[in-house]
Amino acid sequence: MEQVKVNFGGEQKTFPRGITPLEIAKALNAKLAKEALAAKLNGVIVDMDSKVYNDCTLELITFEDEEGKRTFWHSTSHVMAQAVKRLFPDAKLTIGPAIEEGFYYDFDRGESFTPQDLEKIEKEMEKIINENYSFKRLDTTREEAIKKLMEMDEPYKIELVQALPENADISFYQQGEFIDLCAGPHIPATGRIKAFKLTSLAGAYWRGDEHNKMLQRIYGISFPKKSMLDEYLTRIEEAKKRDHRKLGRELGIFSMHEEGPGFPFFHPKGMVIWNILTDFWRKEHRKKGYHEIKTPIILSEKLWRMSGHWDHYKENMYFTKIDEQDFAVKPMNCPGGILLFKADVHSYRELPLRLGELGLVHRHELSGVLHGLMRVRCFTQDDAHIFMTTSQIEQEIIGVIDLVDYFYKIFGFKYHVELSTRPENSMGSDELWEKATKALKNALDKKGLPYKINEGDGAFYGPKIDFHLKDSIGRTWQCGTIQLDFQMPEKFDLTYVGPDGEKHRPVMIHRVIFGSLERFIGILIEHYAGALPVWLSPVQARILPISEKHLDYAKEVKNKLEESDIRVELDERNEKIGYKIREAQMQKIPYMLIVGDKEIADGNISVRQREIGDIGSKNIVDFIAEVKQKEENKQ
RNA sequence: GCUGAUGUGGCUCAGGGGUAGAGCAGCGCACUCGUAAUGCGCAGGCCGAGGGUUCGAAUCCCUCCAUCAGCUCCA
Repeated sequence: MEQVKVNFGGEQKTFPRGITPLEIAKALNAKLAKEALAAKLNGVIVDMDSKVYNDCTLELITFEDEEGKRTFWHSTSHVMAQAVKRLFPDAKLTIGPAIEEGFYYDFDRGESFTPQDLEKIEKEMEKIINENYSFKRLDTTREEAIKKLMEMDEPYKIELVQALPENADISFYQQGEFIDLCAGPHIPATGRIKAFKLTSLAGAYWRGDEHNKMLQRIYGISFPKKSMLDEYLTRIEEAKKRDHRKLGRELGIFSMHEEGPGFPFFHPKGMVIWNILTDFWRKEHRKKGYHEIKTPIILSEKLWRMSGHWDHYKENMYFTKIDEQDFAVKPMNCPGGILLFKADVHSYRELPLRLGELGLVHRHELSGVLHGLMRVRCFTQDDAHIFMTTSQIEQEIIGVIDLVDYFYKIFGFKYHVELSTRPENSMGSDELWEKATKALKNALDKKGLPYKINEGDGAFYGPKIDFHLKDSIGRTWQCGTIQLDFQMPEKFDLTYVGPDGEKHRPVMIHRVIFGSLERFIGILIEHYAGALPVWLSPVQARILPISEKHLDYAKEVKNKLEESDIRVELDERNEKIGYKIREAQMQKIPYMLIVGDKEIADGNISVRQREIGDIGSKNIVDFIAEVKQKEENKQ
């Protein structure tokens, strides 16, 4: 019998040709054989019952591996589809992939699923899992696939086959009576799914295009162990507690009102955070050679026609009339900044000219996308426009990349970068777009930053580099962005005088670091679960007198701290100390200062730290120094 | 905007055709207290808005609005 050499975990063994990874796994390690969900042959992921015909390196994939999870979830989506087909035979199959956490399957059905349907589907899935069908791969040709799908009456699947490239391998997978077009791989059998839950129900457009039919999407998650599902559900519960909308209300940071959908109200404590961020921003930008400007919120419609916003951004804008003339509320700060630039003649010696603006913009966002502070209809961008010569492009982009990195590191944010290229509805020549996109790419490559390319996602006037941050449940939000623009300088005929005494055309960068102050504060709240570090805390310390007798001393302490610009509150309420501590703790105040007879006697304060608890008594001067030290270090 | 769900005091939620309920928060009184909730009392709601059905609607129906999840779209 012919043999194949299999390299596994650094050891080489021989097996009969045509053996399956599952058989190899059983021969090598019974435990691993039980856990393995799929295999990799020379780096290519395959089913456990695929055949090994050639010498190869074998890896076994378990739920611990990213690919293992995806395979597991993808297989669960097939189980769900099988259950749906049993219960609702008229539902048409579309796609059912694994996602970052779990899976979904989209169905086309006359009516939508109800939460009761979900329960029924879960029950049916339970049955399918207990029936422990194995997943079988069936390779086929394009013609046969289409024929089969026509028999099955699955029009969406036919569309998918037709969209596959000429030379693509086409396969079906079958478990029990259920067959689905699928590239695989799949887990060995349905019985491997020990725990699952259908988590939500939503509409989704076919192929993600809003012009297409809306399908019914069911989301779910599954695990090879029951305990893992419980852990997952607990984690989701915990994450919900970090929701900035909940914390924002509880901590008195902001509120939203029905009277102003998408227009956040910042409360005093929210404004403290806001002002700390903007103070910090101003200081750092001064250091980096930025000048601050301010431009109006409402400007003539003519300006917006000239800038291209009228043609490319009108849907998102608000309009108004002043003295019979048409005006628009600004959705971006650039045209204002450009007018300001044009107010003077500029020499090449001034370039790069970096003009920063904390600009309030209004954008009409679709009602369904509003989300706390993360997606609003008016927000303050920490904007800046850099006017420069062509030769300064790269260094300026790198400068901004560094500034973003510097800022985000201070908050301990991990971010990922995306490069967005020319969108469909955009202006300018291909040549300039090409040039601009290349400049951004070069800068990223030079910095060695990994990035994902987002085709067609750029601004209408130029390509952009986006910096994305995650919220508490892992949704990512675009915060920083750097956009390179050759169009606006052209449209507005911007010039500077070169060393040759002639007029030249500058290039512009539009950029934000925080992105929007609103969104950034939302991210901050979720990142710290509301327990902001001392330098950002609206209230850094709260004084808690043991009883009313100690109020005078408490006030004395308060005055001293206030003299040192420490943000301090005094809890004058006639309550027990435990009660006051609990409240301060829930308000996530970093320091609780307890004063009673003892403290009065030795002129000290007892310090309780939010994270640690009672850390004993301290004199006031030392305490002030500690807070100042933390502020200094942005802790 | 689309699909689905939800909307009851400041907050969290119960009630589900026959005159609105709890806990927390608030206010008052007592207690004067040592590291995460002292006790008692009081007040607070056109049950998201507008129509309809009904002798009677928070409850059933319709239309809007807002919120939540997702889709699409974007800082």
